[in-house]
This record gives sequence, structure tokens and C-alpha cells, in this order.
Amino acid sequence: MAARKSARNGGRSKEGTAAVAAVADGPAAVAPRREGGGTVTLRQVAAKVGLSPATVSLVLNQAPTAASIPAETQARIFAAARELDYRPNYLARSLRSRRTFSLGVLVPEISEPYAAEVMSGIEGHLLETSYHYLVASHRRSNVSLLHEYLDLMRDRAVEGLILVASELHEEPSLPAVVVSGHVPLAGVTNVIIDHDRAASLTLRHLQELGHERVAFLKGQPGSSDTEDRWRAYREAAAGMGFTFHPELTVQLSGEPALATFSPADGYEEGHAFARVLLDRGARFTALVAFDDVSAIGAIRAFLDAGLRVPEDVSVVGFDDIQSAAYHNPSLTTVRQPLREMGALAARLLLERIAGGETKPEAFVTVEPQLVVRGSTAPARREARKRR
Amino acid sequence: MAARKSARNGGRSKEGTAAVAAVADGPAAVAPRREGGGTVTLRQVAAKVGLSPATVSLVLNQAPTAASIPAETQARIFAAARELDYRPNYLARSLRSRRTFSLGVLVPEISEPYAAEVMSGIEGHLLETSYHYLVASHRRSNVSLLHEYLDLMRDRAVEGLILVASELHEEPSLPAVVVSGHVPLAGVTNVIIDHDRAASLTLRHLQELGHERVAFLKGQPGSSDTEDRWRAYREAAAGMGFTFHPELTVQLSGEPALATFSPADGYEEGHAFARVLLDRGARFTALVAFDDVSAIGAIRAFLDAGLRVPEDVSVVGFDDIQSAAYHNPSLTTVRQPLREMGALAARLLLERIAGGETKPEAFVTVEPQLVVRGSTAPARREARKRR
DNA sequence: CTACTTGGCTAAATCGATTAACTAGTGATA
DNA sequence: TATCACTAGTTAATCGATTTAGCCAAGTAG
Repeated sequence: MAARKSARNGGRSKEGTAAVAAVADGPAAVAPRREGGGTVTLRQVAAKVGLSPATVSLVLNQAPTAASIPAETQARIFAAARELDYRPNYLARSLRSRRTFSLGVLVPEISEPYAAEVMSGIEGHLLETSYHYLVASHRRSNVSLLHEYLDLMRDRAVEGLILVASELHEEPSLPAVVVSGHVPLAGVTNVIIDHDRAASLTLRHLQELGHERVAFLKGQPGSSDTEDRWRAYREAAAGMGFTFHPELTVQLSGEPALATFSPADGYEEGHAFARVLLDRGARFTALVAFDDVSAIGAIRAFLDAGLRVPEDVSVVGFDDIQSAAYHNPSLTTVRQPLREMGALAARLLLERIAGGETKPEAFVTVEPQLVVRGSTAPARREARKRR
Repeated sequence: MAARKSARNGGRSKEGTAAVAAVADGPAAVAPRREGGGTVTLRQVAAKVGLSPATVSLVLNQAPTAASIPAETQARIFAAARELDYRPNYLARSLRSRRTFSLGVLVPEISEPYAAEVMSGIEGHLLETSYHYLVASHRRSNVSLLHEYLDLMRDRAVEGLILVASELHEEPSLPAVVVSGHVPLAGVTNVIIDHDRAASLTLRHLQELGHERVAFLKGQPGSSDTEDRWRAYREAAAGMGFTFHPELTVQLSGEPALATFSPADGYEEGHAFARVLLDRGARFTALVAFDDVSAIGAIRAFLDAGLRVPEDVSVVGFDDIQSAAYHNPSLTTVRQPLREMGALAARLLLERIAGGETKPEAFVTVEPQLVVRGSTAPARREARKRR
């Protein structure tokens, strides 16, 4: 019951659904399952109490005007609404009041662990509000498809947008928050982690383990984190005396393998690009992958090639997805608090929607954390590559 | 462009959005970004062409009545709509026509790979229709929360429901499809895999490898597949001469560990319950887990206990989630075509919504497939447990 | 005694579409 | 010539709420 209450009006009780939520509450026994055909309308509730629909609406919504209505009448109204199991028509209500209590969430692909965890965070926050959300995956196709979806969401009258790991290049027509976005746009808040800190944590760890030749897997061009993370690693590497060998870097889906457009790509890509590295005959003792998924794919490639992880090659991921700790070897990775970032994005967006004209922060930064597990170990003196 | 077209009217072009979609098409250059304040309404389009809103609506929707309107007039209307970048108000339209083109999807937890893949399949199918969907995770809390969400979805005027791995015990007020559901209810279609076949494939594989003492991890009580899968394994085991030792079976979240209510539970639970097995001192050479996630958690427990997988213990999962192939050892598992099941569920549901009164199948079955990978191997003669 | 407030409520416009029923004109048919 | 069918639309009701403006009665200040 407690959960039910908070799910309906938590935090925004001023917003008008409060009273109606209260009506809908109560033991199911009292509220008869709507049986014969039609749904119950406001008009019917009004008829039952012998008042006008206007009055009933004002009371159920606890409108300021309703203050002058005696408590006894209000009670009668609430009682009638409950008895009939009145549930306001969402469409009619939204049409008139221009509030839909829904958000649009755009992700690259809903089945990727990264997106799924962020969405879980978003959901966790929305649970305490009366908001719902629509989802769409743009599948990293092209920019116009993303805009297409933005339009579709707007058509559905969402009040705000959360983009996950998706680059926005044009100011959207609605309040928006971008998780892992890096483009400053008016009206857009970006929730990002401190990539410089992430890079220095990672590289210091590898340096302490004695690694000198470190390979890098750069992210997909479509991913909004790709460039900033890349810049951060390059700068940190330079600052710490690592040489950034071109032959030791590979970009995910540069041009090839773009044909394989299955959503399962992440692991496969990591695998394929680790193979590229191996085929080049590049010498390295550690790999810094773009994310956990590609790290896991790369590890498979190394193992298949007869290399041991971490004895022959250390691997560092990024994200700390749920399975990272359970992989074997367990993955050393930079933890992004994905769930928290999702919740934060949702909170910021709702604040903006509620708050009106306050100019939003362009960037909100959260801290990364290096989680050292089993995929990193001291560098071998001489990185001998078998096969 | 092609994607856009199909995303709008694919397959259901009779449904009324077709013409409007066509209007919304066309180069962005032609359609000026809606600048000053208000949105464009039907009335404004009508004013521009000097006709009544009714006519414009009829034409844009390609209503049968519009057949009598000359092509030239229709062209003028379309042109005006495009020029103004007219986009019909979703709420008004839905309120009147009682069609919302949205579905509700209920999952246990959106971040679980199982749910995420099914949703990806649902999405893939909906992409070719004009439907969108709302999601909610009931987090396996209690039955009433699930009903609460069903009501919430109905309030939002979804036209149908897809429940994923969630048990429905009461006939819902809307058309519904349950993925992995096992309760036959009027108006509900269940999409399931053939668990008997899954069980016999699994056990035959283990038998061929010489395993005799096989442990089983039963699923969570909240999961809709739990009982049927369990029954199938028991029956298959009996039929094949396996003895089903009570001490070799553990149920996920029986009573303990229910306190740990984090969504990350899956792996942890598998881990915890493999520990239970080990602590019992039970002798076994193979473990059949409820799903891949618990299998992976269990493998971690075995490795931590100094057992080797598959040399000392073979492990079989269920589902074949994306990461299963990339785990180390790669996971032998029963593949459920999750994406296809999601797409199938979406298709069946839309057919029912479109088809009206055709009584739906109670069950639609898809075939499992045993995917043999690295986590199973011949049984050791004497399963010696270290530690 | 008038004017003004306050309490308790209602009428009616409105949100932006859809759609059944109807009109008015024209040509063909019986 | 009356009837019918067709063309090319229009009118107006409706979906189910929200919300502004205002009505009437009772009380109160001046």
C-alpha cells in the first residue's frame, strides 16, 4: 500500500493527480471490478452525488477553488468516486490540461547492458512519481532516424526526453537530459562522468603494474562517449609518459564489420578488433577497452589465441556492468554508476519540467571509480606472444 | 526515408495514420521547424485551404468518405498540411477515435538480460508498425503491485499488454500476451518454449557425458517459468533413470536472501545457492541451473571453491543470453529464441487487437535448442571436491 | 438600506481531433 | 418530371475531462 501511494503522487502532490490517486486507493473489495461495458466518467460520479461535473473535478483534483467546498460535500464526492471505481480518462485529462506525465527515453539498443542499467535507474526514480515513459532504440542507425524518433516522441506528447549515450546536435523542442552527452546545447543537461579522472585512474593502475605498451580500443563513432573518453585517455597517457602507438589503437566499427548489424554486436566487435590487434602482430601487455562488453569480447579473442588473461595481457573495461564481476577472469573496470546516472537524469528532467524557466546546468558530473578485479596483473617482463 | 515510411504505416496502412504519415514525410527543408509558439491544428490547415476541418480530416486520414473528393483538392490539402508541418494531436485523436497505438509491457526487471532481449524483440516488431509501448518493472515484488501496474497501464489507455515472465492469475481487462506464461486464461495467449524437449536435450547431453549425480537450481517462485521447467526436468530425469536427490536441489530465493532486494540479484543468487550446495557437502558432477545468470553466478562459486568448470563440475544454463557465449568457460545452455519470442508476442497481440473477436490460442510454443559450449565435459569418475 | 464580501456551487467554453448525418448541386434514369 | 445516384463537401455532436467566469444567498460593514 505504501508503495502504491508513493507511486502515484510522491513528491508532486500539488500536481493535481493527488486527490484522484487517493480515490483510486482503498481496498479492492470496496471498488467493484468495472463490470458492465462502459467506463465510469466524471459525469456519472457527478450524477451520483447530485452535483455538477465541474464541482466533482475541482474537488477530486484538490484545486484551490475547491477550498470553499465544505468537508462533508467533499467526503461525499470522494466516497462516490471510490464506490464507482472512477478512473479519470487519461487522454481527456491530458488533452485539456496539457500535462501527460510521460517522458520519452531514447537508447541505442535496449538490450545492451549499459542502456538497460541506465533505464533501470530511470525507472527506479519514476516509480516514485506519477510519470511513465516510452522507449525507443535507434540502433545507432543514422542521425535522421534519431530525429525521427524525437519527433515521434513529441507527437506522443511526452513532456521531456532522456537520451542515453546518444549524440544530440540540435536543440530539441522539449526539455532534455542526455546521459553521457557531451554537446552543450541550450535547454539540455548532460550527465557525464569525469573522464579525465577515469583515464588517470586506469593508467595509473596499469603503470603501477609495470605496463608500458598499452593498446586501446576506441568506441563506435555513434556513441556519445567515444570522443571524450578517447581524448581523456590520450591526454592522460601523454601526461604520464605512455607512448600512444597508433598501431596499438583500433576503433570499434570503423568501416568493416558495420555489415554485421545485429544487436549482439558489442561482444563480437570487441572480439573482432582484438583480432585485428593480434593480426597486426602488435606487442602490448595491456588493453584498455572502450567498455565492458568489448573488453569481454576481446578477452575471448585473447584466450582463443592462446594468450592468458591477465598473465599475458591485462584488460581493463569500462562501465562495470552487472556481469563484469562474474566474468572469468572477473573484470577490472572503471565503474560508472549507471543506475544512479539514470535516476539522476530522471530527477533533473522532472525538476526542469516542474521548475519552469530555470536555466539548466549544461553538465552534471559524477565520479568514476576504478574497480580492480582479476583481469589485470603485473606486466610480464617480455610480452611474448604465442601463435 | 524507407525506414521512416515503414515505421509509420507498415502493415497497417488501413488504420488511418497512413495519410498523415505521408504528410509528415518530405524533406525537412520544406517543412519549416515550427517556430512561433503554438502548434499547428487541423483548423489552421482547413483555414489555409478554405475548407472545413472535417474535410481536411477525412482526406488526411484517407477515410472511405474521402473517395468522392477530387484528387486536385486532396493534393491541395496534403500540400497545405506539409507546408505547415501539421502533426495531428495525439491526445485529441486518441480521445475521439479510441485508438492509442500503444501497448504496455510489464517485465520483472528491465535490466535483466532475459527481459532486455525479449523487449528488444518486441521493439523490433513494433518498429514496423505505428505502435509504441510503455514499460514498467514490477521487480518481482508482490502480486498486487503487478495488478497495480496493469491498472496503471489501462489508465494510460494502452490497447494491449505484454507480460514477460510474469504470472497472471486473473483474466486481464485487455488483450494480453504472456511470454513464458503457463496459466491458461480466456483472452490470454502464452508464448512458451517446449520445456519437455529442453529438459530431455539437456539431460541426454549430460547422460552422454556420463553424468549421474546432477544437481538442480530451481527458479525464483516469482518467475512464471519456474514450475513448468521444474516439472519438465523432474519428469525427464525420471524417464531417463536419473535419481532426483533432494539434497541436490536448491530453489532460488526460497526464503533467505530475499532480503537482498537489489536488481543485481540474479548472479548473486546463483552464487549463493551454489554455495548452499557446496556447504551441504553434496556430491555431484553437473549442475543444471535455472537460467544463464544463475549458472554464471554458480560457476563463480565453484571456481572460488577451487573446483574447475567443466573438469570437476559441468554447468548447463538456460536462455542463451548474449553474454553466454563470451563467458569463460563459454556456457553450454538451452537456447530460447528470446528476441523472436518478443517479436512473436508483439505480432500475436497486434493481430488480436486488429482482428477483433477471434478467440486466441492459449499457447504458442517455440522450440528450444541445446547449445553445447565449454561449460560441460565428461564426468570425472570420482567427483572429488577440494576445499 | 445599500454595498460588499464570502461561501458554495454551476454554466459553458475549451482542448483538437473524428465521424455520422445531412445539404446542395448535377446528371442520368424510369 | 420525379426519382435516384453521385459528387463534393459541411454541420454539429462527441470523446471526457479542466477551468474561467459568474450566479445566488447569506452575512456584514458602513
